[in-house]
Amino acid sequence: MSEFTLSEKQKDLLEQLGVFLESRGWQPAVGRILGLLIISESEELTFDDVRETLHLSKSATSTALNLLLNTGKVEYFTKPGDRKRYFKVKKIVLKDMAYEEHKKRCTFTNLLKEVYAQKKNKESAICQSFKEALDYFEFMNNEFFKLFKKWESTKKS
Amino acid sequence: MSEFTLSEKQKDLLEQLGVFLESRGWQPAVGRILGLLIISESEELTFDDVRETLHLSKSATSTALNLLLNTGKVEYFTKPGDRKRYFKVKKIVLKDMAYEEHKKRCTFTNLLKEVYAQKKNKESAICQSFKEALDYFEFMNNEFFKLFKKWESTKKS
DNA sequence: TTTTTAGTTCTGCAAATACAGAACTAAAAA
DNA sequence: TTTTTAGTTCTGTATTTGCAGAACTAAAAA
Repeated sequence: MSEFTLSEKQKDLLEQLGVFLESRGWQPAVGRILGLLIISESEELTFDDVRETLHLSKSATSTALNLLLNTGKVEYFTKPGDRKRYFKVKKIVLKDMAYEEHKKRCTFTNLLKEVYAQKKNKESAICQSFKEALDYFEFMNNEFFKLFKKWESTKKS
Repeated sequence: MSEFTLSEKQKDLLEQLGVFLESRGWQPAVGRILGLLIISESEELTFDDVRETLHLSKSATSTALNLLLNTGKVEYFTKPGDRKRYFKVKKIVLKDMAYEEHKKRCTFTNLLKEVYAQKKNKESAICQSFKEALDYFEFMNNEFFKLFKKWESTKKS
């Protein structure tokens, strides 16, 4: 029985994070685990910390943690003379998620370009506003990388 | 029996669009209908055009179209002496979606701020990299808004 | 050597989802 | 007045999802 608990505020934030992560395609339990690892005060949690705090079964905990490991969101380490695994979120997890969203937007934009390309009557009102939105998307995607660079430089100075 | 058909290329694009829309939380049939209205060459489609092209039941078609109407993605008009409804995507649908994504990112960023706020040991390594990512998110959100303004102005000139 | 620990993997099921089909409605046509 | 058109709404169900529980495994401890 591990002694790990969450404050009410933390529980509330965890739930909100979980719902958000679900909306990005993670299953509930996976989202809760990732959320827990992000929110919890202690940097690393054991398998049983996670299982007991979230009231999950061993199988659900195991499967979800391994999914998070395989997708690079989480890592673990062990302590000498201790067979338990200590799980923690990877540092890059948030930026990673942002980048994945960006890539998804680019893919979507390219899809829209194809849709536009196959339109026969490009002078129609609907097609013109479509083109306008498409240009906007491309503009935004291109600016994203510039922003990234800008951020990197302001961080250094 | 309506005479409306899609090319193979259009079918392929429709499927890709549908899958993307599903990943953004729309149900399959809704995503396919929205995709169809975006892709189809003719600007407006009738209830039966949609139903037959996508092989949907009347109930599914009706429910999905009404959902799209209620969420402002689609509109319809009628023709004098014709009781059919003619459905078309709203012009703003793509920019709308982009804006909704942006709002969602802002909400998420605020949630992360709350998470950071309740951290007790803000000097820990994990907390510092968290803060870094958070600052990056805020920076990006602000810049995105500026970009939007920039885009609007270049469009006018 | 047996037992315990720390999980993993497989099987099954409860709940949610997403749609079909049938029954229905309201307006227009015959 | 009856029938047809153009849907809508309700009910049932096949499919999918997400997880629990049980059986299993491999290493360490007793």
